[in-house]
Amino acid sequence: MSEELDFAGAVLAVVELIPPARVMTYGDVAATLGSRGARAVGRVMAESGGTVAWWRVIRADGRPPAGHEADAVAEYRSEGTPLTAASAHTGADPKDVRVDLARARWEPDLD
DNA sequence: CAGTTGACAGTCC
DNA sequence: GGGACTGCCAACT
Repeated sequence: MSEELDFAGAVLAVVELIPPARVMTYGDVAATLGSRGARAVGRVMAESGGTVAWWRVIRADGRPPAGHEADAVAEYRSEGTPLTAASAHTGADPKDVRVDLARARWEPDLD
């Protein structure tokens, strides 16, 4: 088995390893793959988005991908992902919501 | 084969 | 704290 898969396959594999209530930045996923193409990771998500927990992969700012903030926030509240106090306030706009990377950031093979 | 685009990241002002 | 510029990698035209 190993990394016989394409770059996209490797990205999807890492995303699938991310447990609930946890998130990884595009840069972290890319670094795990040995690459530094954070944008390349985002491309894979856009292509395979819907078949993987894309909401568990966010930007370094702690914000979900543009145009999908609402969908991501809905998943965060459903899984209990740690959000910032400002965004945890109900009624706040989805674009104002941020994930607390200080606590939600997760990396594979570690706990 | 070279240029452009993109669900990004890090640094500078 | 927020906005702008540059660098990165992979796929498309």
